[in-house]
Amino acid sequence: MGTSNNMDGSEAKPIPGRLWTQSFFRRETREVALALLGSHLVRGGVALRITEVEAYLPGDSANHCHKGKTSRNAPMWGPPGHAYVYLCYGIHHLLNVVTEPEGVGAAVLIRACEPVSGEATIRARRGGKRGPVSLTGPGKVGAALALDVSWSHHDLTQAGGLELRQGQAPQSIVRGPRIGIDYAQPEDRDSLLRYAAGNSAWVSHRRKLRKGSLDR
DNA sequence: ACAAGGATCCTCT
DNA sequence: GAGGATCCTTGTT
Repeated sequence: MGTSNNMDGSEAKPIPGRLWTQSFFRRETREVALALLGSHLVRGGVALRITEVEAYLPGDSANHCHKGKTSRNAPMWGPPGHAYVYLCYGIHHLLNVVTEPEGVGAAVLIRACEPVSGEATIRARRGGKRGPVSLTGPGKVGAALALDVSWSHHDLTQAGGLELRQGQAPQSIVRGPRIGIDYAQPEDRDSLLRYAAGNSAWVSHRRKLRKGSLDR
């Protein structure tokens, strides 16, 4: 309280930088998840700064790959740096970034973003909803970028289409349990694999987040 | 060919 | 805090 934050517009907005290369994503998934905070998703005139992510690890019972390879989760087993987009609850398109070497089924779910540019376009894509533009939740991120399942397999390291660009890392990071995975084993359900920028207002389920050292 | 359930969001109370 | 929307993916018959 008392200090300006990036919710009231008093801070200069960051500018999307260079594209990440594939080696950035060919690492342990938690490392990639942490490093993605502050990076930018860019599609045309819309740019979003990533503020919240979740890691889905190999051997993790919350991971869509837990029961093996299917046509839906195939991108997760493919080259790192590609997109895995799927339809959730028949309504929402959720964006994941594939991690680890090819042959390993793992990814990072993008849960929340701060709008950097293209707010008029974002507002229009949300279907004319009133109120402030809010991208706190993975379904809202997918809607802001106008994603659908045809973007699954898309290479995020290539210019054009949907891109993932470098940005400024947050000053602090908080973590908590992942959201909406009650079907998972207790140890996976409770593991602290959700990461968020500690100084950002653009975060979902803030109540469940906490400070603490990050397991690496 | 069928049935179940889901990495969510919005609108109520 | 609770419940409905809405339809694809998956595993089973």
